[in-house]
Amino acid sequence: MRTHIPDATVARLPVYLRCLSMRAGTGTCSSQDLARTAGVNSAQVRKDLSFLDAQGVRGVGYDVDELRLEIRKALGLTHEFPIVIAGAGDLGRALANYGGFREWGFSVGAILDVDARKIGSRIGDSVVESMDDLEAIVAERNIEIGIVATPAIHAQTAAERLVGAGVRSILNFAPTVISVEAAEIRRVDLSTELQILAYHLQERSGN
Amino acid sequence: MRTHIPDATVARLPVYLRCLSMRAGTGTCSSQDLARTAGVNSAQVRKDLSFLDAQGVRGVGYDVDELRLEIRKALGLTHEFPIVIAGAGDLGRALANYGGFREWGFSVGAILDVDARKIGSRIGDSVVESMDDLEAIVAERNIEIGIVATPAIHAQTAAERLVGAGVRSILNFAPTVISVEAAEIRRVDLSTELQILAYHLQERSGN
DNA sequence: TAGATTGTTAATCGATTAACAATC
DNA sequence: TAGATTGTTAATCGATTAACAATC
Repeated sequence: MRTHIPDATVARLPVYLRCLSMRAGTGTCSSQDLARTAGVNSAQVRKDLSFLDAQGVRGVGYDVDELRLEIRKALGLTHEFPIVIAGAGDLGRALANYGGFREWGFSVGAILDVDARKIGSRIGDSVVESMDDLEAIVAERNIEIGIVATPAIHAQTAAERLVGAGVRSILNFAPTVISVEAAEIRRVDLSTELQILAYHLQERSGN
Repeated sequence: MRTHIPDATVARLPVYLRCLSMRAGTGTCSSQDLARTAGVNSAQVRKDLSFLDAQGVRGVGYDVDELRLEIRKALGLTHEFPIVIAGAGDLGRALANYGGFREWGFSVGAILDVDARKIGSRIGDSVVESMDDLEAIVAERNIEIGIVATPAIHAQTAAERLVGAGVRSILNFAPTVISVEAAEIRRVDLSTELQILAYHLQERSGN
């Protein structure tokens, strides 16, 4: 690595990581094995791994544990990332309760809401705090990543406040398009995914 | 349309639809307006719309309501799609409670769980039913789309049962890779998204 | 007519993959 | 040595975008 890794490759590395986790400590794994479980072409896998410092052995494959480490290093998963979740509704709670990202160094640094009845309640290992304290919390806890899980109408404002407070990357779960300067935004949207599935359903049957 | 629409375009159409919803009934909208709100290039917008039956007017732009209709037609959002949600944990509940997809013709056809304590409880407009009845429910209610929101260990089995029962498209929210023959699978994964953000954080600062 | 914007072409860019020499 | 698999090249494919004639 040490060079720029193409976006398409970056998007696949977490998938490889997940597939490799299922075989931790099992010695080696060929690009074809990995390709099969990840659902991609084996040449793709080798090409992707060529952007890393990973070393395969011809005729054998890649060392599973070493490869996992190299992918983590390439993705920058080398330290803890506390995350702030804006919104403690159903979705915010599901995200905070879901511990699956802890494995990769992410943790719930804070979960915030405007509703006084929610503030103070426990969710997983966290206690809901007031949205009023967003700026102070982000600064004090050195939070760089924010998740917007508010209702759509408040998403833009929440994103702006997060960025103003120092957050540089945002994952937007609110069903709306938001835009802020100087921060990367990724959108995760159930409706969008369903619509894409609907198109393919039609294409396969209708014609 | 009537022709194949490229994947990259299909993925953007729902975004356009969302942007256009915010301007319903406001007359016309230029490719540049739409591009700005959607966060893409205006040539991209025009190219994408050229795969549809949509008609723009030179010097003026596109009729907002007509364009919305054409995008819906192209995506096949012309009838109701009941969805089955496998798993009534935090995530399944958040998904069932979130009504945002109803606008596009999707509805919760069923939400299932194995836990006897959850079966019978209300979530939004639905009542949790037994996973045992999956096959009967899918067949009887003509469900084509399934959402896997089970714990990771049960995701593969749930997907297989869904497909066996007649589901042809699956949205997988479980943090694992699943694979089934004869069905389209799309994965939505918080960890993956966070890892991509982490990479970009590192790339922007570290260097 | 002047200004604006579409629709489309063609250039460019980036991603995928087959193929194969290198080598364990 | 024989079999397997990497690492990389080069061909191909698909997506993006600048540019501009057509035209409202």
